[in-house]
Amino acid sequence: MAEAEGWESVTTRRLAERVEYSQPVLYSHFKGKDAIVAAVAVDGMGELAGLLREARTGRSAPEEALRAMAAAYLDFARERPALYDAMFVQQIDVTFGTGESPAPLREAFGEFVSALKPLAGGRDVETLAEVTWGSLHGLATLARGRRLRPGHGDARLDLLLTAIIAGGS
Amino acid sequence: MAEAEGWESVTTRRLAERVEYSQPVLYSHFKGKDAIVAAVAVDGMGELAGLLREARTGRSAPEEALRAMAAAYLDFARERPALYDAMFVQQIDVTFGTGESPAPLREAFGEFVSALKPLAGGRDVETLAEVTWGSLHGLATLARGRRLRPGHGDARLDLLLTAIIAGGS
DNA sequence: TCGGTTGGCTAGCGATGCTAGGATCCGTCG
DNA sequence: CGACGGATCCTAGCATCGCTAGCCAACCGA
Repeated sequence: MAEAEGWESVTTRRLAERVEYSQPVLYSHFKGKDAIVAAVAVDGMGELAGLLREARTGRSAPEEALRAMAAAYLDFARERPALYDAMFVQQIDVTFGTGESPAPLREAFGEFVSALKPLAGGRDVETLAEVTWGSLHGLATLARGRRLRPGHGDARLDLLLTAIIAGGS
Repeated sequence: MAEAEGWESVTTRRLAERVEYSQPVLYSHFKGKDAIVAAVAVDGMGELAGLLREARTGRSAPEEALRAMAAAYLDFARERPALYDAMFVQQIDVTFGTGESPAPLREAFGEFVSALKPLAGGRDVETLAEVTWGSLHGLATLARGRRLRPGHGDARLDLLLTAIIAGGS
């Protein structure tokens, strides 16, 4: 529903109608609308982790694996904008960063770490993974908001990854 | 008001009370609440452009200029989260990317281009500027949402910029 | 003096997230 | 067998949101 018409048109009333229950039933299963969005977000993180793993393990050369994984990440953000929004843009009452992150997110982050480990050089892998993920996230969100030149997505991705790989030597 | 309590508590009623007029008066000056936010956003873009220019022109060495500018960008995002949100996260009815972007935003983007021109090597400067800006944007928003390890901001920035600079040779 | 314009107001509409309180079912126990 | 108690679900409604209709008073040129 969010994917089709945006989160702003996902109301608790429409949601209740969709599942063929009345509105208050939602509140006996979730604390509020935010909790529903958070549940969808965690679900999406699992899906993203799977896509990243698939893209990464499909290639043997480390550089190719990273490029495939990064492309898969941007594809996911482009094709599932509402889901991506719930996961990484909207304010969610899910804890991050420290150890209490949702497991699927840690898994997705682990894919970045795995892909970057052979390319890290002397760099700290976790920091490198955060930077790579953050950079992709920025490109994804700015592109979605039409704040970047359309049609140059591939050039941007290539430039970014070339720099990240070159930074290790 | 947004900076103090977040955009969700900025209502047209409170806004009207603050300016000591009644609610409908707002709608004779702005098309709607979105237009008010957009006006604030454009204002912020001008401020950001000034900060970037100041940081960039304060250093002579190209690499130092870029580092100072990037740090200024992240400082701005950290210290003015609501303003930054209006500018780059919330959906705004301002056109971007093509020539019709608001002038202050083009100016801010021009600061990136100017700082990166001496460091581009053979790379396309506009693409490089988009990637740099996008990467900083991603790190800023993820850090603000507590989705990155706290305390490692400097390490991330250093790693990113080192990579971007190294990618030109 | 008068009529139009301007600029402000009160009141209210539809929709939102969320909650209070009552009804209905169903297994359990006296 | 029949009353009780806990689920489970509903209708109705609250406060608040962005936004608008319609009115009123002051001003200003003819």
